[in-house]
Amino acid sequence: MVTLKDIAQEAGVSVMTVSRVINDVPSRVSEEKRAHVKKIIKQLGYVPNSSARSLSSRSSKLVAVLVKDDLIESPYGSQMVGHISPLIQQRDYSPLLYIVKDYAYITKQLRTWNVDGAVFLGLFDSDLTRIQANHQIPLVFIDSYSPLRQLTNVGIDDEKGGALAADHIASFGHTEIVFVGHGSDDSPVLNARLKGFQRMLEAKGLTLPPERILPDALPSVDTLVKLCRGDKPVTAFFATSDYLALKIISALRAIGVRVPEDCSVMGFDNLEFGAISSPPLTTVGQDIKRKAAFAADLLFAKIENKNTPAQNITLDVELVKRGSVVKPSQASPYAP
Amino acid sequence: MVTLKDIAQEAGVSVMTVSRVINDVPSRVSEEKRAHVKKIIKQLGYVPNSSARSLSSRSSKLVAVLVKDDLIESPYGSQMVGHISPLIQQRDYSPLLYIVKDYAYITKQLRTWNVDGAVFLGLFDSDLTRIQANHQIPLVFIDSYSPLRQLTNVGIDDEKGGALAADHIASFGHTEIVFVGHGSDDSPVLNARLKGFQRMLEAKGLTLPPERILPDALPSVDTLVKLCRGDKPVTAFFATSDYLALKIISALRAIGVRVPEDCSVMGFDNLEFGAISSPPLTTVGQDIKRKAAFAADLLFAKIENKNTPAQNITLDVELVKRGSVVKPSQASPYAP
DNA sequence: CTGAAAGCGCTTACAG
DNA sequence: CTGAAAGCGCTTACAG
Repeated sequence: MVTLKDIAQEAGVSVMTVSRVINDVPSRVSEEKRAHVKKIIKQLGYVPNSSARSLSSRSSKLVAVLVKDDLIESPYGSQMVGHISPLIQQRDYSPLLYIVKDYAYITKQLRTWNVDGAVFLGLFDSDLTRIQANHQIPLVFIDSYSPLRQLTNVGIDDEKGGALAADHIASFGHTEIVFVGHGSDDSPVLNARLKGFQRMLEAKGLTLPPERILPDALPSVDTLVKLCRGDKPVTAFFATSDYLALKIISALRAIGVRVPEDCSVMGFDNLEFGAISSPPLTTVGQDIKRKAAFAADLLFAKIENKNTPAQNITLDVELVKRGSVVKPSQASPYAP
Repeated sequence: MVTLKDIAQEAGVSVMTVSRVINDVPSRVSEEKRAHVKKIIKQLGYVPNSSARSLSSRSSKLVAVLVKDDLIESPYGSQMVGHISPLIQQRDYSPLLYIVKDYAYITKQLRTWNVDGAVFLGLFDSDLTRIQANHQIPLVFIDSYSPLRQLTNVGIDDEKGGALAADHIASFGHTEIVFVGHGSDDSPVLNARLKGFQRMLEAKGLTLPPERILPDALPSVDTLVKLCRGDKPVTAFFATSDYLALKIISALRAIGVRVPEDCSVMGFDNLEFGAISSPPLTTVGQDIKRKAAFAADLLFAKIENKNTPAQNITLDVELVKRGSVVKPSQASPYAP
């Protein structure tokens, strides 16, 4: 392994001079020496040892990307990771990817590697106060709804998204509607979507009874059958992710319910898979790439200047009209 | 920041004793001292500094996951990352995720962090000789077709996959078939699928003319129209990924070709999205999770014992029959 | 512009 | 079982 010392010897200068050349420090080295040293660095294929640098400088050039374990399996989560990593690398930092379950693990990894910053993806709201208290480094959250004031976060207007969906579905004349995908208590993202959805429905004189609010999972065949063939057959589903919406469409078809003829289905996210499915999925669109870009921007702004104030950015969402939401059929096979 | 020294002082022992407690070295510390030190470590919330350990021990407990840039956008690539990361973390290593374009970047990151091993995902075949020559650490490739003998690799039987697809499609009586997704010259994975596909077609007395072998991208509307409405209208497409297959189905529908009534489409991978699409996608299945597990196993076997021989594992593929490949319609609207 | 010294927080190697 | 010394490869801080 080639070290600073080797370069220094070879170039006939001190290690400090080499170090300064490598780090492009302003207290300039004479152009002559600089060029000479650079040549030798290249010649010997020298690569600085990051551990050594990290140890002495207390800056690791490492950014942790922490993803809640249940999220990495979703297309949304994996796309987010795919978008964020390159943005970290572009800035000459290295992304440490952790799929995490519990808080203790987070703290340990952040500390042990002395990371310069971290991006949190998924639901860490319950641990958030502790996380912020225990780490002085720049932290950026994505989709957090923590009430903490001093929080740097990038999210979207989930409530508006829910309202957009309700408005769109109701505008076709649907009255028997199901919401699929409320989270558990600690999932404010999904609950915000539900809130917006309910609010808009009520504003239109419609109600969403509790038995038509389903959790964030594919409903059982039983449940689906009951909903679609009951007294008042359901004519529209709103799912809080495209992924879930697509699964619902598939499940509905399996029990003989046609989409969109017999039943409309709407999603959330605007993933590519929705656009190329049949029927093309009507959805609430969010810009994942933009979200990732903001997260990276906020993080590095704080890394470069610790005094950057906490910012909570809320990106807009948009209605993406496609083919999976249509007028309820007058003569549904399940109607009386 | 709490250091070894702090713990040592607090416990009234030397730093070496603390170090030994932390690393559970066999030259045991007396149970009494061990317990005492552990208590203080917990009390003070001590977390070892990985940079320092890496610097002095020459083992970083870091594993690089290197993904070719074009792959991270595909569901296959992001799923693979999602599966591999936890397997690295489970072994108490940290995954450094790099989305990479070129070889120089790889070498630099591997060296600078002194990683203990690396997993390569995607096409690095052209750089592979150099990569192996320049790094003495354990390296595991996924889907590599390098002729290098001493290579640890996990792949699948791509040729068999292609053959399976051809056999299945031909068994329905299709004769006008298109292959979509041959790679550029440096994509042996896709070319192996093509080879198997062609071989089986020929064995069945069918031929695949060059103009019916399309690259790994969604064909233009023009191309699609020509293929489906030409002299001998195409009745079946085989795409080398589910993702591409789904896009083709969508594009075909956009020009009025029904799937599967007018035209069959088959994919490769067996991603969940194919299973829930309409019609459910017939495909060649591979077990991504298993592939990831093998990659991790091979990597850590080599990390734990440098003498572990190079292994090239080829996993099997299977035909997954669903609804997107059917008999060619006798009266296609495009037939004369 | 340039360099000698000290130190970052650990582990290795040696000694007892 | 236990510890004092040296060193991993850098940077910080000081001096000139």
